[in-house]
Amino acid sequence: MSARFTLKQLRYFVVAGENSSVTKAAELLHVSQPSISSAIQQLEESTGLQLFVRHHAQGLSLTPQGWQFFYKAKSLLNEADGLSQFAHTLGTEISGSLSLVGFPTFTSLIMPTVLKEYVGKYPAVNVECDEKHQQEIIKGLINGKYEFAITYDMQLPESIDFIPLITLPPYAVVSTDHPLAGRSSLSIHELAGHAMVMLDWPMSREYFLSLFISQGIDPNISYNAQSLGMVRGMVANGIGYSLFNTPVHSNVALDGTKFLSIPLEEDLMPLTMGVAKLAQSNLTPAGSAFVDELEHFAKQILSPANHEKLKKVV
Amino acid sequence: MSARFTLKQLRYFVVAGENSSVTKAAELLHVSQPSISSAIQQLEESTGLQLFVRHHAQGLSLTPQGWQFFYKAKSLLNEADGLSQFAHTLGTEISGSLSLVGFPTFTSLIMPTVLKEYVGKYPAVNVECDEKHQQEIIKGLINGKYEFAITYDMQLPESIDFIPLITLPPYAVVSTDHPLAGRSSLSIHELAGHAMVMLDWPMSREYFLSLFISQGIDPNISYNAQSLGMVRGMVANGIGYSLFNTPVHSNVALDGTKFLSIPLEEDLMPLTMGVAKLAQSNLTPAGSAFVDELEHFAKQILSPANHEKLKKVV
DNA sequence: TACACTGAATAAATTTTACTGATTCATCCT
DNA sequence: AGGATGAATCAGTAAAATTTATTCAGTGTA
Repeated sequence: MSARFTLKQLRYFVVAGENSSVTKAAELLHVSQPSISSAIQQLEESTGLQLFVRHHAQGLSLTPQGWQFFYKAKSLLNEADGLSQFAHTLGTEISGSLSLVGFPTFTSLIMPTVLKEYVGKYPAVNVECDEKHQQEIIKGLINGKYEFAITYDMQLPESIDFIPLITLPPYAVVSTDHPLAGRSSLSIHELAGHAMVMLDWPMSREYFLSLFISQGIDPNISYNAQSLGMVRGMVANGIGYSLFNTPVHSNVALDGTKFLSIPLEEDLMPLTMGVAKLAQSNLTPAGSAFVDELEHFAKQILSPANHEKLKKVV
Repeated sequence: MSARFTLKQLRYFVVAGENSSVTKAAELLHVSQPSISSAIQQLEESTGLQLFVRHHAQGLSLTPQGWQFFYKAKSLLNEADGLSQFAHTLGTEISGSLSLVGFPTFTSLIMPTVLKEYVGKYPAVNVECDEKHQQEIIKGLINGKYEFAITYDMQLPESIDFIPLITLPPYAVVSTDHPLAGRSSLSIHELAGHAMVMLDWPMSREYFLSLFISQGIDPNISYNAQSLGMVRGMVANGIGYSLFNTPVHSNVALDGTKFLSIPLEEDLMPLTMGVAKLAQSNLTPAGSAFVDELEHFAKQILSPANHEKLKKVV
């Protein structure tokens, strides 16, 4: 069941009611007097109510039922204006809600920092952030669940734009008592001989494998881990080495055991992290501001001052 | 600032959004596909938002901002339907609010009884009842403040219809120690010689004076009282007799002193109490039901069984 | 009582808007 | 590649909204 009247009719009616005059309403609304007249008649027709009593030569006045309808009509008009306002705000101001998604490895790494900064600057925005794997991210972008994603530039279809933020080369992690533990750098060829713990995630697996393939070798996978925490635990406990990509700020596994990060000697394909969004869709002001924040964050991380810090961590 | 969109555009948009399809929406709404298409474009134009992402050959989906607008648009449509529903209910069911007014003398006399019956039968109606003098009653009817009035058929303009309910002849009231106290009936000519307490209300004063004038005599007014309570007190304390018109169920003044009611011998012009409403305006179902209740009440009062009771009181 | 005035309703003409059917266009799916 | 899908576009038409001019019922004043 849908409403049989239009917002315009309601507006004409309300102004006429407020002024007890069709002519006055016509002036205020910059339309002709018959326009108001007919809008009121149509409303009376569609509601089945007698809204006005006509006083010849001295305007008209609302009937008791007219008054009841009047107040509710006015309130509906207010809400319509509110929606109009909301749309305008959404398109011009940093407010509303912002729905994001990130690839798990570094969402939990960078979001806390960036989010804290962002909500401090723009408290009017309600940010929601999911962690999903690449396929889910792409789906979410396409069906409009997320405004943009923070992820790697891999497997993205044509329809998705990618704005690079930071490029991350792979590096090895080993336990403190691993045979290669003392080394300040490693060749991937050396690693291939040892047992490896593989992060068994859709995109990650393919990427790390491709690093070996690019060198014409195969890794010796001893364990397929389903989570980052498992990889860290397995590595720290000496089950095997692993390859990481995202800077890790703590070299301690969940069970307290430690592991070491060692750079690789070869110039292996790095992964580029950045912002992915639908090519067709424009960012909201809120989304745009968030991307700015991310770019600022990336620049900071890549500054000379932080370069050392980053290296040390890696 | 007024909304730049129409309810129809919102409806088309919402259905398209719910189905992620313009074509599907067109089918559901029984309009052509281009109608939906253009409504969406107009909405995007007027809000300045990109509401949908178009997927070639596989429909479209809402953008994150589209979703935000969607929920609010849907809620506005619900409220519009609610208003539509409300108007329909107001015109067909006994509900909503009912605003009445009555002439003071008997509003407090009959309303408690009738109102109790009415709210018991129709709890969905919110009844408000004022007490006003005739001029205010007429104004209130004309400007739509009251749906109808319970008053006398006096000074009513052409534009107001009157439905008679009960006809009330005047009678005298005197203190228990008044010279005329023992009498079972009186002539108005006898009264004219004594001091009279006049209820100094706009319409009442003119009516009671007219009774004397119709007999070619003048009353001897010793006091002009501004309220019914004062009249009763003055009469009971012997300041003078007075004339009443409405049946009084208690012959005790506020200060505890008593007075007597005595019928008049002449056939003086009675006042007719009834329902007054604007000729042009129709009663709501709620108002109509109230008038029915009043008519029922009047019939009951005039029934043979209650006739004696009424007489005794008068 | 007449006569100008007020203000809503009506009529007719016009412009504006909404809607449709046919077509195009870009993309997906075999 | 080729058929299918589904939104956008276009041109024509139907339907509304709006306007100017007029009518009509009543008010208020001389």
